[in-house]
Amino acid sequence: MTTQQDLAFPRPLTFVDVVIFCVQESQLKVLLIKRKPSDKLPNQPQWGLVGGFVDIDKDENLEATALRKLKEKTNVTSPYLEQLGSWGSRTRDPRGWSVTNVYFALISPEFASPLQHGGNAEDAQWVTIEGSGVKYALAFDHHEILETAITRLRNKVEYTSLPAYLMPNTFTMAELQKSYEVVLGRSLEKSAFRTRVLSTDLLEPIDDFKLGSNRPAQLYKIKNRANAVFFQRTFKPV
Amino acid sequence: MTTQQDLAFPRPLTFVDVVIFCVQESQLKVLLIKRKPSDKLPNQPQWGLVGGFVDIDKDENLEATALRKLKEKTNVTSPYLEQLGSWGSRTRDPRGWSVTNVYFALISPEFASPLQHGGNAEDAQWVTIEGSGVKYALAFDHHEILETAITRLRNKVEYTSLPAYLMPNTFTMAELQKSYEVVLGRSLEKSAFRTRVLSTDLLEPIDDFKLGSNRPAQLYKIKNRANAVFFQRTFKPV
DNA sequence: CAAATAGTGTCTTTAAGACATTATCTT
DNA sequence: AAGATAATGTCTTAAAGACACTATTTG
Repeated sequence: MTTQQDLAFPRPLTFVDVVIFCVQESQLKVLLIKRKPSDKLPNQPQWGLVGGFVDIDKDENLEATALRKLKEKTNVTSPYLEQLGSWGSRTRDPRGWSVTNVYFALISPEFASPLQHGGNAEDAQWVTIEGSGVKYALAFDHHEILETAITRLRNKVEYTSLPAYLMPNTFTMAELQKSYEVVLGRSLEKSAFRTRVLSTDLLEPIDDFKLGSNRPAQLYKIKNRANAVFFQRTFKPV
Repeated sequence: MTTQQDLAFPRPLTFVDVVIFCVQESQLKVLLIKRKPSDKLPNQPQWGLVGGFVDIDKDENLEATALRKLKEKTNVTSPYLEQLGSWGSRTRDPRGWSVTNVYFALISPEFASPLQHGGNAEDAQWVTIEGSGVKYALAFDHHEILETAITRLRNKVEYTSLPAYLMPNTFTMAELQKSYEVVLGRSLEKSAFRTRVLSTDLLEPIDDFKLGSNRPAQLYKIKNRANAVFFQRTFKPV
């Protein structure tokens, strides 16, 4: 494993891709990039995930590459970021044996700076998730990766506080519940939701209310953005 | 992302490592390799995970590399195999920027052919897990990887049928429960365990019993080795 | 029969589901 | 007061925990 022969092994191409989710207008969306057609990749669909090569001079580790890519596209610097896995094969990219290390990020669209359109050679866009994918064909194996990310997200939302990372700084209980419902694609029971969320150490009520033409709603913030909370059961037994 | 410049980017070294678990003598064990000291890696601990370079000629994809490595060391060809994630950084391997794509495998020791000792330049050994690691110092970041694997395994065992993959072809309910208990490091309540396991589609009783100086125990086999079963709750709410 | 482990039954506890009821604001 | 949504309460249900009890073998 450590001979000169080994180090001379041909090395696969190494990428990092980031599946960036947000909830906007009651829809789960993913940030996709539309690239200009290229000589090297003539037959690839133009839409794809945010990503690129690891820059071994700039990037200390894989997560740094993911954060760099996220910052470039959204200007968000401290998202919820979790590794999804890696995909590597001889055929996934026509340029040769390649591996992509995939992260998924949850952000509040309020924190993302307006996405640049045109100008660049790239066009970034929030695209609505429909079922287990999007309406566009995606380059490489990005559709499979996106599907895995959606599945992972939906699974974890059943028993964690992940949707809290999709929220702005302060929000009401009903707004948080709505985020859960958007991701899960089904409605949840109000009082059970409330009891469960409040029984954990996730939220802190702040000294403010959201007003409207009805009873004011308590506003909350996340107690500790660094730690997701795990519940002991899923929301709905099958 | 597709220019000649990009393809010329320096490429990290690409490895695959496999954390292979089994339960033997009521202990959770991991397969480790002891390598001969090397000129290239003079200061590394000699014990490490099973792994090696991706061979882009032999291996179709990352999972193929993992299976090849597993086969080389255990002769097992159809384990439970799940990707754990990838670790990549400038410093994790002194030979340069590197990425390892890590899988974890669960096997029954009955299926593994006797491990070769000496003979080769390597010495493979089942090492008992104590707490969140092993008693040996491990090379590179393998201790961190092992710890992540143990955590993932213990977490999933709370709500899946994974320990079934640690069993031989047929086994009793008590033996399966013992596997759960060994992995989790705590005892479970017999009747709740039974009810939960039998309420899923996991097991099939066979027409045979395990005899002893007591009431014979029904033997079971796994109905469908391809699909792990997910429970709706963890075993013990905190 | 004693010993041992397999397997079942009962009662309690925990948290979710369904759904009704009360609370508090605006217009 | 009407309308709206927030927040709470009550009763039911699902499944786990604790633990006692019965079943079936060997020696």
